[in-house]
Amino acid sequence: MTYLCDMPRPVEAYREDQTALETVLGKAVAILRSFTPEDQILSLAEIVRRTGLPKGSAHRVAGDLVGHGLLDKAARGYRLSGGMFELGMRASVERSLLELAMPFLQDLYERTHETVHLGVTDGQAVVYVAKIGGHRQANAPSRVGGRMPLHCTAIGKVLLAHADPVDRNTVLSAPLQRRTAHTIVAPGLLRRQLESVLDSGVAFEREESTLGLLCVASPVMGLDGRTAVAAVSVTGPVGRFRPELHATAVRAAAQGISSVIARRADTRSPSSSAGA
Amino acid sequence: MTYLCDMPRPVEAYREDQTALETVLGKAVAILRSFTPEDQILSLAEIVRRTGLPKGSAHRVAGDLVGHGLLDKAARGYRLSGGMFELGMRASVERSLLELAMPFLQDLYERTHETVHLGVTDGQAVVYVAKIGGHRQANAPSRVGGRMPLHCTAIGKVLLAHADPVDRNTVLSAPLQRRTAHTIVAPGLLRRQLESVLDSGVAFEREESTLGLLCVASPVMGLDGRTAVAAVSVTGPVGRFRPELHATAVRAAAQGISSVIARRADTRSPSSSAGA
DNA sequence: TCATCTCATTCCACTGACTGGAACGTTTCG
DNA sequence: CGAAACGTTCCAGTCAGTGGAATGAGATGA
Repeated sequence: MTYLCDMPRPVEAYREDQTALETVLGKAVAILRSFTPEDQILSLAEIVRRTGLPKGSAHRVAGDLVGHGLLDKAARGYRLSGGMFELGMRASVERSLLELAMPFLQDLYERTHETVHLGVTDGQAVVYVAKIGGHRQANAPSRVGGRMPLHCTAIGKVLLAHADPVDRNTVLSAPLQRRTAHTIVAPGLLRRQLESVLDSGVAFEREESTLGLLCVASPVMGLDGRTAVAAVSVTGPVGRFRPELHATAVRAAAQGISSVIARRADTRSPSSSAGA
Repeated sequence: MTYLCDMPRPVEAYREDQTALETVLGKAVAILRSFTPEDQILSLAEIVRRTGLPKGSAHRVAGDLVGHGLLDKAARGYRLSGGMFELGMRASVERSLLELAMPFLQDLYERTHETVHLGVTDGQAVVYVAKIGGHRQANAPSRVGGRMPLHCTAIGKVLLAHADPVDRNTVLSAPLQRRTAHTIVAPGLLRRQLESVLDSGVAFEREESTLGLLCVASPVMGLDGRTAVAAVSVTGPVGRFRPELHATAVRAAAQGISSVIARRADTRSPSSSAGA
């Protein structure tokens, strides 16, 4: 019930819905993936509902996962464990990106005192790698590890503008989901915006994903200097917040991160995009 | 070769070394766990060496993990994928703790401009959940998702002081590993320190885990007000950094987080400690 | 240039780990 | 107090998974 949210279900991105529910591993991954960023605890019944696994199997595999320390057994069900968190933090790309970027994000926050995001592309969505903000930031629905569509967020537009043309066209030719009255759903308009992003080095978003929120973003370039490996953004509420005024600061932060990446050429930026 | 570090290998904590390498799931988890925070890319041969799996099996399971999006196949081997990062970030306890704590950590950083940590206990080690700092913080060896022993870090001492007596005694009765010349290896001395931590609400560390580093930490209390669910710390270099001067700020940040936790009593803080 | 490593990948016949439906307790709720 | 939903246990069949061996692909060195 409560997991119905308007963000794209991650499950859809991976096409393993039915692909491999017949192997142990497939079942295990399906169970792990049945947790959304909104969930704290999932009952066995809920897991069964979401994954479509037979009750018996779900029970057994979930139990095994607990045994392996990837799931915790709570009073009313299961939840992703600290061990899972630990493993996730060892994902090399995200972790090293985060470590390199953190000081710059920090600076950016201090300069603006608005919510700062760092995001990367995965499939056809933004995945947030970091989010820092003060006490007054209850509004933004983004969560670290959460997803948002590419076409209606500043970070997404930046990444899309610098993406491989094939991937960009894939997004532009599919129907652009409307999220608010301000969401850009006309491919032509969006394409023109993306072109100007390449010139200016920043993208804006004005209540296109969430009412009341404005955003500026700028790309973090990879080693080749062509493709963006990530993007930095500053978000604030309609009213006091003027995104244009922060464009320079955001651009500076993003370029700072880019140059640090360039300086230590061990973090390979793979061009591997979403698998067919 | 390069993965030899003096931090406790997480593998030791879970006793699945040989326990269940015979099930698919066991193999999969073993492969995932064979990545340490230092590793970027692991070759198949290296995975085989660390896990002890037969080459054929390792190859097959690793391939399956790639298919399920938990591993990426890079040029020279495998690495933990962004999907893994995403999953890890959904671990409810760590994630909600992080979200609640972030604004306070932010404040603390702005006030001190020194490296700020947030850590929790897992087994008999500290696991870092957040680390924020500026450009001048290359020294601290800690990493988000990384581990450190309890007895030689400020965060560890705070958590130990507020831990279940049984767990505390387990640590105190085992030999305390020496990490520097300043590491406290005398159980009696450590126990006395822990007692004073309960009074003062802060713990100090002076080059006990890493030479040249000083640290203050304070506990984040759970709903019951007795046990600590996490701890906040500020770290700085010998010389300019005076930990005592930051004790108040650290305590304030930790208490701020504690009170937010208390205010929204949905985040259950389970008393479940490390399983036997 | 060729020999000799090491690593990655493919193959295949055997087998026991995994399967999932059904039956049994337990809790929740009207 | 029934009824419904949930969690747990059980078990015989079988197919997914197994791992040793052979082959291909690269790297190293003399």
